[in-house]
Amino acid sequence: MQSRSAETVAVIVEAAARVLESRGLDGFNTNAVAERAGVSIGSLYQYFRNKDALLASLIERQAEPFVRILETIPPEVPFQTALLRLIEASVRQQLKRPELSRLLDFVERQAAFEDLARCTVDRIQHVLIEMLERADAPAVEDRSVAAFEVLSVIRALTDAAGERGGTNHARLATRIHGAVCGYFGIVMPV
Amino acid sequence: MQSRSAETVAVIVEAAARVLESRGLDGFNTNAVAERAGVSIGSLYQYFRNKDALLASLIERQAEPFVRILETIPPEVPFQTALLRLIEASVRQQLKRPELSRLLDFVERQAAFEDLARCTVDRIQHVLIEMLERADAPAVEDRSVAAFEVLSVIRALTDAAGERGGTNHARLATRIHGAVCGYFGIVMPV
Amino acid sequence: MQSRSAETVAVIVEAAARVLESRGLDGFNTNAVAERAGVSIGSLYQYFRNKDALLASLIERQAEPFVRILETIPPEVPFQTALLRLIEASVRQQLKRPELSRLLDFVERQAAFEDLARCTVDRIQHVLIEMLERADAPAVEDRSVAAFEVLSVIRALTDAAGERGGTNHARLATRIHGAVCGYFGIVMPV
Amino acid sequence: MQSRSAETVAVIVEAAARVLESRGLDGFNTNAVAERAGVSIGSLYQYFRNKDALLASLIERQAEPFVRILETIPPEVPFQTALLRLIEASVRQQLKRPELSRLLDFVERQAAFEDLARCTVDRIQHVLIEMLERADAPAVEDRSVAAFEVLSVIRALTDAAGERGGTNHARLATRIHGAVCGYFGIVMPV
DNA sequence: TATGAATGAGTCTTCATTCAT
DNA sequence: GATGAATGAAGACTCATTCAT
Repeated sequence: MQSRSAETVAVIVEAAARVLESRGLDGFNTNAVAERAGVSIGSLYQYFRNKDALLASLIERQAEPFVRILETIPPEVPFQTALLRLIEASVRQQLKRPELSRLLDFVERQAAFEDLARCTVDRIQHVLIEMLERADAPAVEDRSVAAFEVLSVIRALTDAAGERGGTNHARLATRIHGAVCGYFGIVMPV
Repeated sequence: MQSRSAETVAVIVEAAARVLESRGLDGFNTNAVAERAGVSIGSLYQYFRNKDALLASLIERQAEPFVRILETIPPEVPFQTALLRLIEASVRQQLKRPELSRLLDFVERQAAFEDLARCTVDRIQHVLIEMLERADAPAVEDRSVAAFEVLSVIRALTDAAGERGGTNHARLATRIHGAVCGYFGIVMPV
Repeated sequence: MQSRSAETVAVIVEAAARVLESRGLDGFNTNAVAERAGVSIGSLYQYFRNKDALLASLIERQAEPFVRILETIPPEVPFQTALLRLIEASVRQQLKRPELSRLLDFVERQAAFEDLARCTVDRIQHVLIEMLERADAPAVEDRSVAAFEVLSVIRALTDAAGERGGTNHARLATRIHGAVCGYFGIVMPV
Repeated sequence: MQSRSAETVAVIVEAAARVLESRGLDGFNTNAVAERAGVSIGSLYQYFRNKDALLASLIERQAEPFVRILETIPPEVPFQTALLRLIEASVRQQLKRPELSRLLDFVERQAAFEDLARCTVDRIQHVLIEMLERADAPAVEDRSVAAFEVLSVIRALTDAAGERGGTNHARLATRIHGAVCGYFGIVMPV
C-alpha cells in the first residue's frame, strides 16, 4: 500500500519535472502535470495540498541528493579537494537536467518558497563555511558571504554550460575551479 | 504628439518595472501595470501589442544603457582596463534595481523572448569577443564560450550581492574581477 | 453482527453531527465525517447511500426523541399542561445542541428532504391539532396553521436563546409560553 | 457611465436573488448567477470581489429598506403603534419574497457574514430598544434580549406564513402582534 | 485617441462517489 | 465487510484582450 502511494507520488513529481522542462513556468499547471502523470487531477491533490506543494517537492527532490553529497565530504580532506568535490557534485547534479535546474533555481527564490530555500541554502552554506574554517582555506572577510557567492558562481557557470548543451564535465569543472580560486584570490593550484 | 506618446510609453514601462519588482512575476499583469501607470488598460494596449511586448520593452530598457556603455569602451584600452569597466558598468546597472534585474534575467530566457535576448547577448558577446582578441588578452579555447561564461559570472555575483542588499560597489567589483581573472587563469593583477 | 453495524451507523451519525456543528453546512462533507468517525469513506457509503441519506439520518435522530415525547403526552391532560410539556420538550431538545438544531432546521427545509420533513412535521402537527381539539383549548381559525405557527414560535425563540448561549431553561420556557398564549389570544394563566 | 455600472450591478444582484430562490443555497453558484444575469462571469467578478460579496449585497439589499422604515418611526408614537408598524413592515418586506428572505436569514447567520449581520441587527435592536424605553412600553428584564427575541418571533411567523404561501397580511400581522404582546405579558389591546 | 466595461478561456481546487484489493 | 486510492465533474476566480463609446 505504501509502495503504491509512494510510486504515485514519484510519478507525479517526475511528471511535474517534465512539464516544467517542456513548457516552462508559464505552462506549468496542475492539470498538465496530472495528465502527464497519467493520473486524475483528484489524485494529484490527494498527494499535494496545492500547486506550490508540488513545486516544493520538486525543489527538494532536486536539492536533496546534492546536499547529501556535500554533507558526506569528510572534514579532514584538504580545502582544495573539498572544493573540487563540491564543484563536481554541483556540475553533475545540474547538468543531468539543466533546464529543470535553472527553472527551479528561479522558483525557489519566490516568496512562497522562502522557508524551503533558506533551509537548503543553510545546509549548503554550513558545509561551505566549515570548509572555509579549515587551516588550509583562504582567508575571507565574511565566510557566509563568500559561501553564498561561491555557490552562485558555481551555479551560474553550470547553468551557462547547461544552456549551451553537450558540455564536457571535466573541463567545465576546471573553469569553475579557476573562477572560484580567483574569487578567493588564490593562484590556481596545479 | 510624438513626445506625448513617448512619455506615455515611458510611464507605462516604468509602471511595469515597479509592478514586477513589487509583486513578482506571478503578480505581474497588464491591469495592474495600467493602474500603476495611471492609464487605462485600453491605452496600454494602444502602445503595446500584448503583455509580452511590454515585457520586451522592459528588457530592452534594462539592457540598452549597459550595452551602450560596453560599446563605447574604446578598442585601444588594455584588456584589464576594459574588463574592469565592463564589471563596473554591470554592477552599477544591476544594483540600481537588483530585483528587477534578477526577474528580467529570468524572463528574457523564456522562449517568447529568445530573439530579443539573443540580440542583446550577441551585442555584448561581440564586445567581449573583441576584448578577447586584443594582444594583452588571455588565451581561451573558445572566445564566444568565454564571453558568455564571464558575463554569467558577473551577473551571478551581482545578483547574489543584490539579494543581500546594501553592497559596496567597489569591493563587489574587486571580488568579481578576481573570479573572472581566475576563470581566465590569470593571476590577479594588482 | 447487526449490533456491530448499528453501532457503526451511530458512530457515523454522531460524527456527522459534530462535523456539522463545528464546520457548518459549507464544511460538511462525507470525507470529513468518515475521518471524524474513525471509519473509512468506503464504510460510510456502505451504510449510507449518499450524503443526503446521512443528513436524513441526522435529521431523524434529532427529531425522533422529541416527537416521541410529544406523542406520549396523554390526551386527558389539560391543554395548558400539554402546551407546557411541549415547550419544555422542545427547549430541552434544542438547547442540548443549539447549533446542530439550527442547522438541521435549515437542512430539512431543502427540497431533497421534503418528504422526510413533511413526515416529521405531520406527526408533530397531529399532536398539536389533537391538543387544539380539546375542550379547554383556545379556538383558532385553522388548527393546522396554528399548529405550524406555534411550533415556529417555539423553535424561533429557542434558536434565539441558543445563539446567545447559557440560557435558563425555565425562564425561556416561560417567555415562550407567554408568546404562544398571546398568539392564541389567551391571557397568560398564572 | 455610473448608471451603466449601477445597472449591471443591480441586474447581477437580482439574478443572484432569483438563482437563490429557484435553486436554493446548494445550487447558488457564480456561474449560474452570471448566466441568469445575462452577463459574463468576468463581469460578475468586476463588481463583486467574490461569491460572499455577492451574497452580502443580497443581504443588504434585503435588509436596508426594512431597517430604513424602522428608523423613520417617530419617537413620539405610542409603543403599541410603533410595534404594529414594525410588524407590518417586517411582514410586507418578507412576504414580498418569502423564500429569499428565509434563505438570506440563514446565510447571514454564517460566520462569513457575522460583521454584516451584526451591523444590521444592531440597527434594528437599537430601534427596538428605544421603543422599549418609552413610558408606555412593557417592562422587561433585558431590553436587548427582548428586542432580539421579539424580532425572532416576527421573522419566524412571517417565514412560516411565507412557506404556506398566499397569506393575508393583516391577519398575519394580528397573529404576530398577539404573540409579541403575549411575550411581553401584555393582555392584547383591542 | 482614450476609456474601462465586458468577455471567456483557462487554472486551481474540492468533494461526492466508486471500485479494486 | 472494510479500505482508501482514484476519479472527474463542478465551481470559484483571474487576467489577457477587445471594442463600443
